[in-house]
Amino acid sequence: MRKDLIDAYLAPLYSYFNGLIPLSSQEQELIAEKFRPRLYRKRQYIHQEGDVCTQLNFVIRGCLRMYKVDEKGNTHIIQFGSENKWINDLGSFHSKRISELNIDALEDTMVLQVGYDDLISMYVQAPKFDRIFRVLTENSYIAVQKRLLQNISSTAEQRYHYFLETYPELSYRLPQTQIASFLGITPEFLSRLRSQQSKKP
Amino acid sequence: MRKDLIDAYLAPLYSYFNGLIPLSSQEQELIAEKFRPRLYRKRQYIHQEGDVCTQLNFVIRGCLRMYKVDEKGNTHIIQFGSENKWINDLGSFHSKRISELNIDALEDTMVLQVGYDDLISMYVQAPKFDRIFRVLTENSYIAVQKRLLQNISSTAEQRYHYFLETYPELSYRLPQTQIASFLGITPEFLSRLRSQQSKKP
DNA sequence: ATCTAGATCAAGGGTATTTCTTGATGTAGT
DNA sequence: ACTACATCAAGAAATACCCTTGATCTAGAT
Repeated sequence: MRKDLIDAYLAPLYSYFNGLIPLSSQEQELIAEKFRPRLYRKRQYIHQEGDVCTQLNFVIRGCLRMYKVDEKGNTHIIQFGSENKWINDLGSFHSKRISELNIDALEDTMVLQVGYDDLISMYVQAPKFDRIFRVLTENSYIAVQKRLLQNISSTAEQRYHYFLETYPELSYRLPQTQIASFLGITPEFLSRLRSQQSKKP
Repeated sequence: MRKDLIDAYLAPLYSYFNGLIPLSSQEQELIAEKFRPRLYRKRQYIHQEGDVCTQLNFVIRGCLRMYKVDEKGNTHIIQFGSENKWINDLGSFHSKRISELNIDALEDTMVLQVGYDDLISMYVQAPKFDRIFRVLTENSYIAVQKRLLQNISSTAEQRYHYFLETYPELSYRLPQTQIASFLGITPEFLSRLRSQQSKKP
């Protein structure tokens, strides 16, 4: 891939990091060295259950989903990852254990990826990344906890409204099937929620 | 995957090899041990430029294409791989260098794959495979040379006719866009060739 | 100069695939 | 028995993909 193209893909990651903690130019270079852009096509797996998750993914454009398939074959979406979002199976990544989650692409999606060893060497070469990734993980943790809380304490309708407020953009961009799977309901039931919705606002 | 299913996938490869040089049952077992079936869905990458090609692909059913994307973003198809065909970036596979070619699926496609180390160990355990893969490579070489010759010496119309004769089955199975890209012309021009065609047979 | 082989751009139509909706019916918990 | 949801089936609607055609352009051969 051409160097200028790679730079174009890196720009969003630079500004993402700079938004957290300003980076020196050496640190930016380190990023350029360790992260690799990669295109995944709609439906393509980024990561499959049964494999160890060996890289972190930052989405440049497009949209991914992380999900688990249960014994009945139903898929439960844990998280979407669209522009400027991270989407990783941290459990598998850090424990180096086999993952039970899948990540695949809902649209053609460009991601930046770092492998485990490269990440470690970034920590060694520039400890600022320790702090950055600590913050990232904290944020992810908080988001997951919020979602947990919601799931155990709200009705499908409430969850749907929360989804609309939190991810307004995804709500018109993704198929309803995917949103239903994220909310933990059937597409049919979501369709009914929506039609009730439009009748009495 | 269930054992009987795997056997069903292996059968075409056995007969392919047997058609070249009869195999002993130990040799068949070796194949069963080293080759792995894998399903790719339409549009999925089997291999992407920028990666090292680490496995050889034998198509059981479906169709793949190997192509290069030029600086302008145009894709040039080098080869199709349908049932009982091999489709590999041998350059990258043997040199272990980064590949500039892509392989992706034009239809949902089942392939059998061997990794580099497994192939080597097949050569060691059963030297007959040296001969088999020598023959395979010779055949591929000859086919590529033929295609080269054609490309530098024929008009688009001649190439199209040759394509029709050589791959009659692909000609109605694949979209015209893909055939055009294989012939090195635009889909529009191919469309015109075809309509002239049907006017004066 | 102009003829040929082919490209590019824009628009229209067709068809297949995906997605959404609706009706009918079922079920577990309060 | 009422609420909040699931399941199954079947159409309808929306997209995406593919093909064709017309108009205009270009480079090389004659």
